[in-house]
Amino acid sequence: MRYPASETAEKHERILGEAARLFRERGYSGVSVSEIMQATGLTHGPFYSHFASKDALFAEALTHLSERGQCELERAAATPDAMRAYLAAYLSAQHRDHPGHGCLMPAVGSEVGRAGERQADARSAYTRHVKRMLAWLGQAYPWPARDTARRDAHRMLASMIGAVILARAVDDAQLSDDILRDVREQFLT
Amino acid sequence: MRYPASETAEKHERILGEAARLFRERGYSGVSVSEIMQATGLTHGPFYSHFASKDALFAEALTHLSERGQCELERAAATPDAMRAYLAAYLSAQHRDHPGHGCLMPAVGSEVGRAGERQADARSAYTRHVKRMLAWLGQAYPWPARDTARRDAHRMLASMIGAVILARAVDDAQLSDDILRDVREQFLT
DNA sequence: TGTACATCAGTGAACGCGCGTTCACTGATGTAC
DNA sequence: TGTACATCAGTGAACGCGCGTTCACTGATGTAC
Repeated sequence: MRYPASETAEKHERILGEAARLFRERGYSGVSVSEIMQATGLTHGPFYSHFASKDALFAEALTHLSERGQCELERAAATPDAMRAYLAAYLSAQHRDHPGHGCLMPAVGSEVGRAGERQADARSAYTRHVKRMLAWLGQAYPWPARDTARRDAHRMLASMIGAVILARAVDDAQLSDDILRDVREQFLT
Repeated sequence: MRYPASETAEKHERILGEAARLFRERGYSGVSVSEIMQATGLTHGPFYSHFASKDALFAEALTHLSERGQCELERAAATPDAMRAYLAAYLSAQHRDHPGHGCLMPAVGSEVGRAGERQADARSAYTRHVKRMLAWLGQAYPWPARDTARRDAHRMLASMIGAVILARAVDDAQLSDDILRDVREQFLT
């Protein structure tokens, strides 16, 4: 049956939101279209009246996440204290333990790195997000020197992503905490 | 038919080697048992007379890689120059572009982080490798201060892994090169 | 040393399963008159 | 304003496919006598 046009856009948004969460929690190939649709309370059939393919959804979900995240960052004042709070949250046990509500870069970075031709849009959405984050870090972070901010942002982002991936991967809780703490203190002291 | 016992061990080794290469190239879930067996020149049937399951193979492949890699590292003299050469190679375009012959940590880190109960052995093999690398970096790298070597090794490893994952993920060749170069120069100047 | 036989890595077809995707159909909504 | 009908997001069964895994069978190898 036909449904109110107002609901259609809202459902589209809900699919995107659930997909973004699930992809970060379990990776692109770790989540099925059926699971995503089930999470939104629908059957899997109508997926293709919202998205062209699972690959297309991946790209849209990354774009969606990136844009929503960016808005939130810009809403928060970019004071030195706010920047340091962001970094501390990024390198926290909370972020490590809840990838579904965390940063997309460590969550799907490896998979995006292996993306084939059909996932070119996802890769480009990921790249746009990386550039956005680098620009934001470069501008807003209280770097010791302004003219090396770009270089320092590259180093900081690599550290952040590597630390979160390592902290999630090892099965030694002490080591995991130590890695997060040591990288956190590298930037916050 | 029955095959010479000498060949059996050699085939086991060959399966492990191909699995280790393919898992690093395409990730654990991106490679099928059939593909691995095909790469060793066998049909997929006899896989289960060599390994209990795909999960078990994953754990063995990580252990195999870790131990072989460690031997190679220890064979090379741990002089400051050799350490710097290792780091330069790790953060090179060559390493970025050939994950199948590169480090396992950035290649399968995210997947190991999502490993379930059935992949506990793989996670523990990954953790052993991380600890081995951290111990080696902490001891052998020419740190400015000896008493902060462990902390510095944590930071360096996070940077290395994050840089390689980022460099592989972005579709902008310039940005990819820049990230590798900036992280490389952080440690080599 | 020669013979009889148990072993077991290999073969290749088959298993059930879940995947991404398609499709005939439904029926309330929105539109044309 | 009321009626007739086209629209299309939803349903749910089905598609072909490749997955991890199993299994009956093969036959040269290694062993027992």
